[in-house]
Amino acid sequence: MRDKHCGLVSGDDIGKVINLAGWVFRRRDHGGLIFIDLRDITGIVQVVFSPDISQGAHERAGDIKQEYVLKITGKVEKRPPETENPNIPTGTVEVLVSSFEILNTSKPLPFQLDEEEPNESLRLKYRYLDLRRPEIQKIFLARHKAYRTTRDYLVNNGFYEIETPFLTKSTPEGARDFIVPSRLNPGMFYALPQSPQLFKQILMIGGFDRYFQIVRCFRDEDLRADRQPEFTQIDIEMSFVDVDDVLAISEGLIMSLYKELKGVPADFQIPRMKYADAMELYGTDKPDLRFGLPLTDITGIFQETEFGVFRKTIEQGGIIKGLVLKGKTLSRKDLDTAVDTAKAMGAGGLIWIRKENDILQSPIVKFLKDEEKSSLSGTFDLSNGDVLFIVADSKDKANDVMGRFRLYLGERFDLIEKGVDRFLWVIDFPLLEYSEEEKRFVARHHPFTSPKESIRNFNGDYESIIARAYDLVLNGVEIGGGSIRNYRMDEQMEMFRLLNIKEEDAVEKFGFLLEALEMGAPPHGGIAFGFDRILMMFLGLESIRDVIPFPKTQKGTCLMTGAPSNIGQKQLNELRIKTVVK
RNA sequence: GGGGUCGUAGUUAAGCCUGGUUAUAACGCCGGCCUGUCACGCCGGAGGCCGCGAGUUCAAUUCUCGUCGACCCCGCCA
Repeated sequence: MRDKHCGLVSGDDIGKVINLAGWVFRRRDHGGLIFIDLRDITGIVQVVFSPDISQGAHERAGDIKQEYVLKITGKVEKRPPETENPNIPTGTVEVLVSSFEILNTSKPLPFQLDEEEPNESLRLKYRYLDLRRPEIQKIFLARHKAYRTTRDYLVNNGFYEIETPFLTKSTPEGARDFIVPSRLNPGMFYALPQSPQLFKQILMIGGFDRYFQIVRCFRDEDLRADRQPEFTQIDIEMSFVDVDDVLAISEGLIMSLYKELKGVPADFQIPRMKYADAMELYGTDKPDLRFGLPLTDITGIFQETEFGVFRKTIEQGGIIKGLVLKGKTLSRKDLDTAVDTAKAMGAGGLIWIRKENDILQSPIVKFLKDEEKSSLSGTFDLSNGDVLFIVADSKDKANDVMGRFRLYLGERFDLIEKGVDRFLWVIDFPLLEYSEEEKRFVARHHPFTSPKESIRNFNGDYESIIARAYDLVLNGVEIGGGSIRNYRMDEQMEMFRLLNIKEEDAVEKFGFLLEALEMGAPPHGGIAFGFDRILMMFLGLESIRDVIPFPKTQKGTCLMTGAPSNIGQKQLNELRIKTVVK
């Protein structure tokens, strides 16, 4: 049907008669002469309808409209001098049409492809039109390249690509499962995997040594700008490894992707930070290192304080944390807004202290002793104009609020370094965290994570157990995480014991894994990367929906297909399902 | 479950705060002219339940409440 793609017509074709096919992008009808930019996935080329070439073709070309699908036959010519278009790759040539065929017509589109983006719901409803836009196609070509880069890199490093089931078993820990009713087993349900976690461990026990999969995962949780109910992971598992081995392979993969997608050399080392340090310095387990503003624990300064708020906090075992904003001029309104912002983040209050004419100014300054004031000045090296922000609360709350308040200041006062990417490994996560809701310890990463030291060495102080778990963070966003797993039955059972999961429940839920651990399971560990998030970050996009061809809305619907939808009574009967919603 | 932003021709926006006239513009669409444009140009035209429903008012696109939808955030997301 065609000899070439539109965007690939070049000077080499001059003089040749070729067939092209594509969509009508723009038409410029001069009456006596009609120009059309013909578009396909590779780009656009100008085709010319002139009565000097074909009277008939020129006449019929008057009917051609935007987004018609054309097949044209014509001679490639060098453009006359002064009419070359340096803005497009094919701008030195044009195709003089001798004959053409309208392969399909098009109604006027609900939105223009070459203009300002219409609102997102319209784009999603007519996703096929949105996907025609060259800038959108660029994203999915990049996504395609990322699949290839991932496969090339991992295969070259001895990994085998193996598939795992989508129809699998519901696991109680972690995110809410999507469930699928089983017709053959009425009243029973499959669950879609939140990740192939157990299967990849089984594959290691199955002797495959190194596994990877670019795999869809499903989590029935609320959506966010960077969260979709189905998303893609680069899932990796390796045998006979420890933390450093997994991080090294991961760095290689991330660098390959960075290089491929950003087109810049990437051979930097990714720094590592312990979880405890991240919390202490940045109040979060995923610090954005594109700006400073570290938090400082100043509880020590106020041991003898007469200021009630601080004294009470300390008495109740809480902490006092501060951060200093330097070199910015803050109005009284800025300060008030800052206080409101911190309160909205859950702070009981936010105290600001400003140094002005070598004197500390603050609503609370009258409660502070001279030595407290000079300690603050010294600790934060306060100069005139600097503003110190302080929160006093429980340790977790103070860190959380100050961590988020730090991000607010970073954005509000434009402190974030532009055009740079700051990767960070956060390591040495706690194995457990206490769930107030469930009144028990839950796995911070997942229940199969191995502790750094045997759990038996800890007596009651379970929150201090360090896991061999790690997260990869980019500019304050988690883009991957994993751990070294328990590979011995006794260690895994210890873990379940800590999680207050009864042996019979553990057997009921994960019996196959526990059995497998008893039959020569090798030491193993792995990691999973959020493929969509990586693309979104590397391509500088705002939303995960931008890198997913057919994304869901925040309510989990697909505006193009109308999913989810009702199903007929017949289907419900087959599944033995009764619904209770009208 | 909670907090917030937005919803006006096919599209993108303005008007709304401070209620009242024919609801404005650009692009698109329709008709006409145009042989070197490339976001072609010029002339003319059509196109609106101002998301939906209540309320306040003599009068509501404008104010209030509710509702639906999209988006952002908190909770949630091992």
